[in-house]
Amino acid sequence: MQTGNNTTGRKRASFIEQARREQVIRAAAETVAQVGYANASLSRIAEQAGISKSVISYHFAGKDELMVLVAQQFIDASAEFMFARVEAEPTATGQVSAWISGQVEYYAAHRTGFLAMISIITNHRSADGSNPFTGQLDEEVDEFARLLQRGQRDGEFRAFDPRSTAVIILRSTEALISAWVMDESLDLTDQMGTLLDFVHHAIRRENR
Amino acid sequence: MQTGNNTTGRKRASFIEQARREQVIRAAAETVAQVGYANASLSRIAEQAGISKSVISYHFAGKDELMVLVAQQFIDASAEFMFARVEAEPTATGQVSAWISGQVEYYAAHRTGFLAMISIITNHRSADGSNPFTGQLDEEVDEFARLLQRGQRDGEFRAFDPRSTAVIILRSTEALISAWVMDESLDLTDQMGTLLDFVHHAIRRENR
Amino acid sequence: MQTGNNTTGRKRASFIEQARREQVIRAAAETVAQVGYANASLSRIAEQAGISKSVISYHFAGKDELMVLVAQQFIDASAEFMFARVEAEPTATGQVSAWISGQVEYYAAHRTGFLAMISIITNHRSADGSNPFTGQLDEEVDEFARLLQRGQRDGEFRAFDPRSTAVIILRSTEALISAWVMDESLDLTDQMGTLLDFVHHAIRRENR
Amino acid sequence: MQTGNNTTGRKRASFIEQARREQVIRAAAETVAQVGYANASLSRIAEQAGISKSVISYHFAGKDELMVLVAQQFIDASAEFMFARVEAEPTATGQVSAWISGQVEYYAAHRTGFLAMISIITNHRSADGSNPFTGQLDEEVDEFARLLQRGQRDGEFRAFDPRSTAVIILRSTEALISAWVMDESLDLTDQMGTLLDFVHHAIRRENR
DNA sequence: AATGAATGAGTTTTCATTCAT
DNA sequence: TATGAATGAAAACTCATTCAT
Repeated sequence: MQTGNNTTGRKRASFIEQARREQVIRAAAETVAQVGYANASLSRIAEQAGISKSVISYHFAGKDELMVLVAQQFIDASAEFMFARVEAEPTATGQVSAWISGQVEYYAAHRTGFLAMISIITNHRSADGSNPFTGQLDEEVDEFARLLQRGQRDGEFRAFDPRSTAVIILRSTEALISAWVMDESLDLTDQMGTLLDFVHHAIRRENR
Repeated sequence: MQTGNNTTGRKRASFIEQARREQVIRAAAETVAQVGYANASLSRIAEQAGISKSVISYHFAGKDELMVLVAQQFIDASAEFMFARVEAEPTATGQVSAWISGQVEYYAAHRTGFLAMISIITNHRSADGSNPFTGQLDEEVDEFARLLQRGQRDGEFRAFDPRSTAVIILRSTEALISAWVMDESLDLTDQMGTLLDFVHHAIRRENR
Repeated sequence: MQTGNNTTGRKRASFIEQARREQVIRAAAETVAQVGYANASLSRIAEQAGISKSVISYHFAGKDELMVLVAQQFIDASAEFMFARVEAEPTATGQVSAWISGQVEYYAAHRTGFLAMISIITNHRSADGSNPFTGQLDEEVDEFARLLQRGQRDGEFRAFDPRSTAVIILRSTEALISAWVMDESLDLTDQMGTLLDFVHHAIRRENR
Repeated sequence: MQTGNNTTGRKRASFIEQARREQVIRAAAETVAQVGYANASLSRIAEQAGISKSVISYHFAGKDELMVLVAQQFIDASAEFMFARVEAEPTATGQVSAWISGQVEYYAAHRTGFLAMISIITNHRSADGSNPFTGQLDEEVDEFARLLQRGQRDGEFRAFDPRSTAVIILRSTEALISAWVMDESLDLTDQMGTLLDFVHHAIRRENR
């Protein structure tokens, strides 16, 4: 794979090439989930995938590209899943529930990817020392804040600061999954019920 | 001082010894906060402290001990600060507010330590691959859950699952600080007001 | 075409085969001229040629053969050009001028090839660690020394050691081109005039 | 060696530190002289010095610094030796001879260093792809050109372009040593005599 | 005739730790 | 008590080459 192994604008990636890339991405996610970002070396990832170290270098520009890809693919897939649910709901109240439950269900169904994504998002730095995901996370918060605002405008939600509330709700959702992920004996359905209940009590108009 | 430089059970640690250890711990916290757990090498920490690398190895059993100590000291100090506030409150409602605001205020006043603590807690693994902080975090949640239960028993809070609610509230608090820490232009007092408002709306008895 | 792709003794090398080989040789020369012998990897050469890396391995026994060929082709071509000029001159004096000016003009007209040749000649080692070009360079010097001797015999040149003088003149010529190649703002015609003048003053009989 | 291992501005380099650096520099020169710039890896240099690879990284910022140092030290030492001789001569004619013979003698007495220096100067590239020695080489040529000009002004030398003549003479000197270095059976004193004779015939005033 | 894929050997560099002083 | 020096292990990455297709 000499040319064009950049993420965007790939044309004519062979089937085998695509399969290998996905195999490596999967192995990388598993490794990061297992041993943490700091200990996820290319050696370990290669071992996890059952391939030689240099195969990774062959298919990816570098560790950087690989890590970003692992996180990005998961973020994109989970967003797609979640937005489909959100759009199906007519009211802001319903959309908030759909957002949270969509997120939770997708995360729960993809434990490894979720763990890897969290680890990468919080630890990865670009060559210049900056975090390449901050922009996206901000956008996610903005989007959710807009949803809350809509609910306020429509009289479904009470008055509160939409942006900091968005931060609170979204991080709470992640926190709940993190708790479950560490201790799978917890009943996730119950947990999510509690969260939805909690959130709706917090934001709905008082005199409903 | 080659042996027995463990944290607990130290007797007769000389003044100079203690001073050096604290200097190193401070430098380690600053380094982790700046470059992240994965990039915080002993070299960088020594450079930050303006001392030689081997000083660290001399005063600490290893990098492991140092990292754990950085996080532990911060956790202990913030807990002490916060519990003092909580104990001063008579009602569960007041204690919840005190817990949250105590946490927020301490974190906000110790930005570097907070960043380092979060980074270490989420990334550090013992030699056996386990996370040495899970136990403590669980205890913290349990303690807060007991507080919530007390509030339910006393009729201040409505019915909900105390433990998952505790997770939600505690992680929300951390999330709020994380957001502020990344963007110090936010008005922290406002943010905290929103959080307290949010939480109390979520847990208080309906017909108060 | 896995076997027998050595330079000499090829029979029935297809047209397409020959074209590919020359394309690769050109790309190799360009790469060496640009980034230097030490940094001229097959990857870079393939990239320069716009072909896949393995094409090179297919058409050449190895990097070794390719590098030798790049230099050899240039040496042969420049020698051919130069000797044609030399043979046209009747006197030793004229032949010395023709040799130098022929060399200079050919080098100047083939900047890339010249740079690559110099880089390869001075850096390339065979598998046994020896330099495969020393013999040829010696022969070149010998040939030029014979020309100088002829001039001495014919009374055109004064007495001096022909071989060391040959070394001096030939390397001076290369040095002049090297200087021009690094700084193309220099007036090459002027420079060459200086060199010819210099050489002839140095070797002609005193009482001419 | 944590801090201050930059080339310039070193203060208080310990004796052992300085000794190690010189040992490594010597080993690096030997290695480059033996196997050529392109094959002189840190592994080979360490092997040559009989030390572990990481000792080099400990004492030098990187391969780059080491290579530059090897060449620079040799250039500085040879220049010092040569200039002392040149300054002792009253006439331009004498200074030209002193320059050439000084150079030749120093190079001949330090064969390894000379070979390494030539190899590094012609091959080494800085991180940005530029050659860090071109400036110095230019200055050397300028300095020699000024000497030639002085000789012209004083009526010792005939008219010619000083700068291109300087290039010719200086590179001829190097070429002569290169030839001797490859074949030590040559009589260097004879060779040098030829060169001096050659040069003086080329530049002196006609009607002396 | 061509090449995508793979790989082991090798590159430079950083790491945490040990040890003599 | 402190540290300069040393080092083996491991890091990310590049290399020339092989091979199945």
